[in-house]
Amino acid sequence: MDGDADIAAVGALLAEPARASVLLALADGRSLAASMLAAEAGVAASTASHHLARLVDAGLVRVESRGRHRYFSLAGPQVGELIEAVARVAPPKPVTSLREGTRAHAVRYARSCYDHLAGRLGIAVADALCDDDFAITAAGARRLHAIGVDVRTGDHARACRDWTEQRDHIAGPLGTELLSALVQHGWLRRDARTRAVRVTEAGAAELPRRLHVELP
Amino acid sequence: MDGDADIAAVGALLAEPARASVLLALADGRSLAASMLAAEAGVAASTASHHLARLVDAGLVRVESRGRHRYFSLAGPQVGELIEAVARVAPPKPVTSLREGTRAHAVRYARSCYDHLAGRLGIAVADALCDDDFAITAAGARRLHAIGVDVRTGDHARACRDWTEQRDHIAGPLGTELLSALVQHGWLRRDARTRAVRVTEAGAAELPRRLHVELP
DNA sequence: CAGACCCTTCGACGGCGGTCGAATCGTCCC
DNA sequence: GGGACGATTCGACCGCCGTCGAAGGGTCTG
Repeated sequence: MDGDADIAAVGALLAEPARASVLLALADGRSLAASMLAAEAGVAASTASHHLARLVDAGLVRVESRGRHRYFSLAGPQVGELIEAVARVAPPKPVTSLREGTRAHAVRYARSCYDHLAGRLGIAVADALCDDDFAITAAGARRLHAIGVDVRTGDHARACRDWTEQRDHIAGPLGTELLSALVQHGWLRRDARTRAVRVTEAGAAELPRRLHVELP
Repeated sequence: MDGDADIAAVGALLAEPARASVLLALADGRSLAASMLAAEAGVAASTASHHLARLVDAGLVRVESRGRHRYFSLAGPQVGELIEAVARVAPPKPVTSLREGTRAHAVRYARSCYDHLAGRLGIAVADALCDDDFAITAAGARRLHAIGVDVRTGDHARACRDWTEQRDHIAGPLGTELLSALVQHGWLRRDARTRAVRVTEAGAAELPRRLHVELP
């Protein structure tokens, strides 16, 4: 067997409530700053920093410096699966209800990340509007104008990595404006309680037609 | 999300090397006595007892009293999957090789448990020879005699529960004698390094014919 | 260039939990 | 029934790790 796997080390990482909170906060694929995670876990910034360093050391969490912020996210799908496996065992209520299953699926399909669009849908939108350097294409800018989003050809969209898909999606101010526009047109609807985003019937028709988005 | 899952509690369970060793020892579905697990973990019997009580309390491990022994096993497939998920993250070597995959499959199909037969094959053998009360049927006793195993009709075989299949298989002295007889006839072959058991070509032909075992 | 902000490092404090040996209870074997 | 054996409970000791505040680098803003 694989008796050489140091499973206790991973357990110790999960054992501390503060670290567990951090991992749960990141479990849906978000990329959060250290101060956010400190607040989420209810500990001082120094404590959170200490924990985050350990999680990064262990390879469970990835960190990316962006200006004076440092954004943390899960290191890969395996880590997400780990958390799911733990959560499935954690409560005495072993029933992973069907509703939760579909909800998790919805979250994986499309979700908001801060205030922009992520998940497979977010990537599809980025593919439709940006070139390989994440600059807005001429056609993309034209189509965005048509739906009321002001952007110039060649502008570089801020990229935000999505660990569930290992791809980038559009973040930053443009991402914010884009998501709110799509919601305003009635093409997307944000779930009130989770970060899931659903494509409406109108959206299923208009997103491919108006923005050339290939719905996944 | 399911933010109410106490993932830290599960982590604390895995965090202690002694408990981790116990879980790894049970990971292949075996049912082991407390003293065995104490030796496996390298701690005193009292310490092991303490840990096992906690694991049972948390619902990760199931215990079954049999005489003056108490046999521990994983509480269900979910726990096995948990351990697999943790082990997958634990080492920096993330490659779950194909070889391990097939080996795990072999172990699930048929394996030895102490010195008797377990896994799906073990259950198939039990089905062929025992009635619902785990007593040897007349036909079963006749066929066992024919291959040199001495047993009387109506004798109760000792049952041993298999968490991967949620069924019982034949343990005890009869289980021991049976496995060694099957190996001696060249119908089964035990892997030297793991607990996997393989059905030989002769076994594939003779087990159904001589013992009326329906090979799974 | 000064100030605010984000994050990390450092040192000291405090508490929880693992560990063992001895004693006890229950079961099996002669 | 006596003795051996397996397992658990109890009490005491010890060590590790999370926690915080203060201080120090690094970065953006006016």
